[in-house]
Amino acid sequence: MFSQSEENYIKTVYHLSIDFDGGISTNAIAKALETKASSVTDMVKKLSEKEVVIYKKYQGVTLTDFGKKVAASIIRKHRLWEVFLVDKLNFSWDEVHEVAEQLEHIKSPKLISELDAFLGYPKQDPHGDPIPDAEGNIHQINKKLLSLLSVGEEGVCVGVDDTSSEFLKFLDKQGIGLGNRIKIVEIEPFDGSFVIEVNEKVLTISNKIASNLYIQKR
Amino acid sequence: MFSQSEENYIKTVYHLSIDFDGGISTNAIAKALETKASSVTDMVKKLSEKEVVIYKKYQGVTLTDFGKKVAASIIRKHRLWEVFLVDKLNFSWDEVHEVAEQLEHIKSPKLISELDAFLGYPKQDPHGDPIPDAEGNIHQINKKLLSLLSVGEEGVCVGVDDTSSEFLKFLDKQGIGLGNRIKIVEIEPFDGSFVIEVNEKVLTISNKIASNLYIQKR
DNA sequence: TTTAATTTTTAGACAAGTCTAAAAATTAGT
DNA sequence: ACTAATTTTTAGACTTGTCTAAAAATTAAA
Ligand SMILES: [Mn+2]
Ligand SMILES: [Mn+2]
Ligand SMILES: [Mn+2]
Ligand SMILES: [Mn+2]
Repeated sequence: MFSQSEENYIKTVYHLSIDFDGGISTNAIAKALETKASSVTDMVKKLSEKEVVIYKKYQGVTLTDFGKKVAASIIRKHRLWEVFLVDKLNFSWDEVHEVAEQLEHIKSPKLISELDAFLGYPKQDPHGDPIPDAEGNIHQINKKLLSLLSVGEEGVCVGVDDTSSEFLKFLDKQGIGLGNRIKIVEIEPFDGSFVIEVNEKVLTISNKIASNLYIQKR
Repeated sequence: MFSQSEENYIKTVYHLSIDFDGGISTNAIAKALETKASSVTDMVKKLSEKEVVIYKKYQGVTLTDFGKKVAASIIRKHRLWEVFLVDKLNFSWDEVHEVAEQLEHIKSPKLISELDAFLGYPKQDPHGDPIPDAEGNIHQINKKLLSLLSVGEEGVCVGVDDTSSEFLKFLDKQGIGLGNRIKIVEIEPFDGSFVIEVNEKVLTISNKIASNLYIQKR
């Protein structure tokens, strides 16, 4: 149906569309895929032929409903494989992404439905991101960036925004992980850093760290 | 290191080398890969540059020691994935091959060593074929084609030569599977067909079937 | 051993995906 | 509103892997 390269473009447009509404620029796609804008223009024309995106010159691209379904199915595979790697093959959450980038392109409906069942129909991947269902529906859980909470508020860490290996390893080092209960002890007005309590310990994290942690209250 | 296409050529040369010694012809490779001999010539030149095969014009190709190691590692992945699909994901032995053809190209040493451990270090794949170890050594078990046995001989079915879906489904239908004890009751001289006893039942199979079943004696 | 058939290689073309450099369009600055 | 900076597209080229058609080499047949 779609080549590996086409799938990567579709997925990227989907991800970029989440925190920006309106057409996604060829430049933005190029930066995300570490390629050149001219290559993106070519590909985007092809995807528009295939009715995956809507594209008008100089206007950026948006996914069609069909395109969104395709994107969801690729992301579903990516996240199911990430769960497999962590739950069954002893990968840590900072090691799974690049392997999942390869595995997400394997074509076999049976493989994915059986994998889903084998994993016990997980709802989130190792980074707390929702796993689309077989129809492409994505159920976002209710969560807030830690950086938006006030002193005294508390909740459970349910996700990360940045999923880079560096950030995840940093969290491991600090002893912060999904499922941990976190309470805001103090917010430093000068640099916006947070003093939090997690796992019986009190520690200070920069505002940048706080803006990459998702908390679910109550 | 090697592209998907290069890996497919390497694997094919390896497989063709098993039942033929001497250089493998470009035509033979072309037929196996369902491509054209001219394409094979091009690829074989490239692989020879990369020291994977030895190639002299009109002489066919043979794998170097390095090439054999590469082939073994691809086959190792293919067969481990086949075990995974059957043992963990409810695939039947006739469904695994095409998915394994895709999975064998995933690049991640950790993935394969962990998968191997997760599966309990299997020695054979679902078709009875040996799984190369991490160093590329292949331990062939002692087996004989059923068609080479005589009346009265018996043993355990440990493998199949043809792994096509049609043949495997046929065996399922007849109730013949790996691990079954099979005894030669009679051999029909006219057409070489075999009357065998398997699972308390007596049945007749053609010589062609008998030449695709591997038996381990005692 | 000469000719005929077959196999293998070469030459040239094509599709997919990418790149660089230049042109065109848009956006920003004054 | 005009010019300058930036973004986006086009044009042309390159790589990988493939194909067809023709030439060359090998093998088989007479
Ligand atoms: Mn990921
Ligand atoms: Mn993830
Ligand atoms: Mn197979
Ligand atoms: Mn097999």
